[in-house]
Amino acid sequence: MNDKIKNMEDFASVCGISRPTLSKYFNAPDSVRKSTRFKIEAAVEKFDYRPNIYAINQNRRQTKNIGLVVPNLTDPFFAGIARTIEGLIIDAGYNPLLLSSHGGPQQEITNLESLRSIKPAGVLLAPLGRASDQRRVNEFTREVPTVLFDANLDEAGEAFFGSDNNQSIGLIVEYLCRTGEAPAFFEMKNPINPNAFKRRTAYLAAMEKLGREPELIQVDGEGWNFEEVGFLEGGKVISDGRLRTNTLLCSNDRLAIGLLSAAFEAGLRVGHADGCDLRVAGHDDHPFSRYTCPSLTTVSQDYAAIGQCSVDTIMKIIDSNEKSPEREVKLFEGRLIMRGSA
Amino acid sequence: MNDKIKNMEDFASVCGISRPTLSKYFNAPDSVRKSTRFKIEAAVEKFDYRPNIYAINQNRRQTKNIGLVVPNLTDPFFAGIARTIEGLIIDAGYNPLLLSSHGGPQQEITNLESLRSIKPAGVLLAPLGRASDQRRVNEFTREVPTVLFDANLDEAGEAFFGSDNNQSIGLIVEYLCRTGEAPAFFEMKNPINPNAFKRRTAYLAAMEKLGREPELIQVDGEGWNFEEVGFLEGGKVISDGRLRTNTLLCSNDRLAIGLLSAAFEAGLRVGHADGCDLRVAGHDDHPFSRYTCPSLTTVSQDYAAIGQCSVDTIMKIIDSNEKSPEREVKLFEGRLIMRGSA
DNA sequence: TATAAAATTTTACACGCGTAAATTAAATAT
DNA sequence: ATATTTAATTTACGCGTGTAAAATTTTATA
Repeated sequence: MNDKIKNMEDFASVCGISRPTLSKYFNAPDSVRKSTRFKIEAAVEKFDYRPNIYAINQNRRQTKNIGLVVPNLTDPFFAGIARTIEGLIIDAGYNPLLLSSHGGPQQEITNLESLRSIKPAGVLLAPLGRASDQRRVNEFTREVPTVLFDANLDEAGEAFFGSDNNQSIGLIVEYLCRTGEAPAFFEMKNPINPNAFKRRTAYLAAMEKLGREPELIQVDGEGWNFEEVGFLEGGKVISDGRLRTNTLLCSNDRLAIGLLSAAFEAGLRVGHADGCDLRVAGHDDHPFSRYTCPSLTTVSQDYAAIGQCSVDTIMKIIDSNEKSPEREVKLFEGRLIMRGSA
Repeated sequence: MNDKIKNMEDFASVCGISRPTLSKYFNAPDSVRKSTRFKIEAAVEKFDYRPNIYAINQNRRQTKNIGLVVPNLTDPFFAGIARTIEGLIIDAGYNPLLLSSHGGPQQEITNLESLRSIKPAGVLLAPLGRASDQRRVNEFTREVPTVLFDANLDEAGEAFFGSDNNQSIGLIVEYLCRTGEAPAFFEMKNPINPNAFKRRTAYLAAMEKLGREPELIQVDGEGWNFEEVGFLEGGKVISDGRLRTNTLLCSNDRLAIGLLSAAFEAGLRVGHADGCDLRVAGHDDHPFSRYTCPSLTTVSQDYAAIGQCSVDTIMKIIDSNEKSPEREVKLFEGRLIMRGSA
């Protein structure tokens, strides 16, 4: 007993159970007789044995790994989503591997490459969007069962789940128009994210539907430093007196956070109360939007549903072991979060 | 050539090079003759072959994996650190595995357990702190070479690297005293983080050194929702008129962010300019502290150095293949970041 | 109790690579 | 050109598991 147990063979001896049965147990504890399961579990506890994961994965037809790639973990919005989805993957009996693309297409491909060598059963990918190396992402999704979420890429992956920007932007545009001046749309000129394009279009459509004159405020700025862009370019917009309305709808909360900061420094009073100079609204219900000054009116995405749907779908694909004939797309509705800023 | 290459054996044939030599190449490309290296690289490119990672790791004495555990990835502060350290690990030729404890001691242990089964060459651990299951963390560090960073645990791991809270708090206390009223210290009554205790002590020491009367404002609140605690409890402190000074030094930026929000809603003007009601300072230089209203005066931790030192040390331990006789501890100095709030 | 069904054991092979020792070939130095 | 060093090859074994087929035992059913 004092000689160390090095493998399942050794464990089988001290355990009094054959190795194939042990193997069966470790792959599905309920597939063995209850009495033997108890015997095994007692021995596992006693000898602190656990199978070698590398030997397991070398011989399994499929690993139990699920890749989870997000565009930028530094963004608490994605960190939150990642956490949610991680939990769902674990609940499904799989092992999540979280990777962040750090806003770079090269890193995104590197992540997919490194996932490939891990031979995941499936991958959940929130791509960078416009910046993504579409060709290579597509190439990957042809080799590995992949579900896209958050941002869509043309024909990549088995399915896509995201937010219905049309609905969500429509919601907040309607709210803003109903409660004050019609909003101008504050965004980056060349957004990296496909959702940004959809939101722009949705804004234009919503304004037209309400019979209002749309106004796009498209500012310079590259990359993922949205707060900085919102702050610097928002500051310019304010100081230039370029505003023709007192209401700004930002393409996302992080731009709004920067803009709020710029407005504050410019001495503008933001909010919907009497005497305020400016109303600002965002999109996403970023974790910090509750604590901006004033707190940010925004629209939240239903990430519980998006995450659940993404995980369910990748599981279905894994279980059925076949590519579905057509690419599934489902969009979820957003919810208006009314706070102080608009 | 159209028959698929399934393993290194197959690859050796099409490549015209023996399998042991290939194995040598993949483990150290420069250990083979340059001419054969080129031949191999050309073939790798042509046949898109890559060795099976599971077979590799099963047979290597050591994997090239390094575990990286942070207390909470949802906090952009830790997300940023994680990203930095990930890069350093990759530069060192290793493969980082990022895990978040999500603020929970159970998850922290789960993370260590799952790392254990991956047989990492080493682990970099930023523990939860007070909440950590010290016994089991210690147990882990005895089995796997581990370097702690950010938060120290008694005698756990081969080394610890973090910030010199004494220096950093001393710095900002001195600044605040020099430029206005002496600060009260705003913190949680029962902080989960050992740094919080050190900062409290450092505050008391710094105040005494300057001959000022210290004042601790210790509020209720559990868990990692610091902004919420700062907002709710800070709001109470403000509305109760409990403030005997116009200057608050928060134990960390996230508390300060919540407090700023509460001050804003209470109609207080925060800043160091004439006519302001309150000065607020934080600690950590949180990514969002630049965009609070007003922007947050704080002290930044030298995470480039802490990360570099942690990685260097774990590499040294891995290379030397022996536990160092004594536990190394090194603290890095913080830098004052002067902004609008104080 | 006999029988059928289910679970377990035995036996045997496969997976894809690391690694060591002995041998052979190639590059470099003399 | 020869001796020496260095690199590559051959041969062979080991790593710790999955998995299949046949034989056996145990459990459930009639």
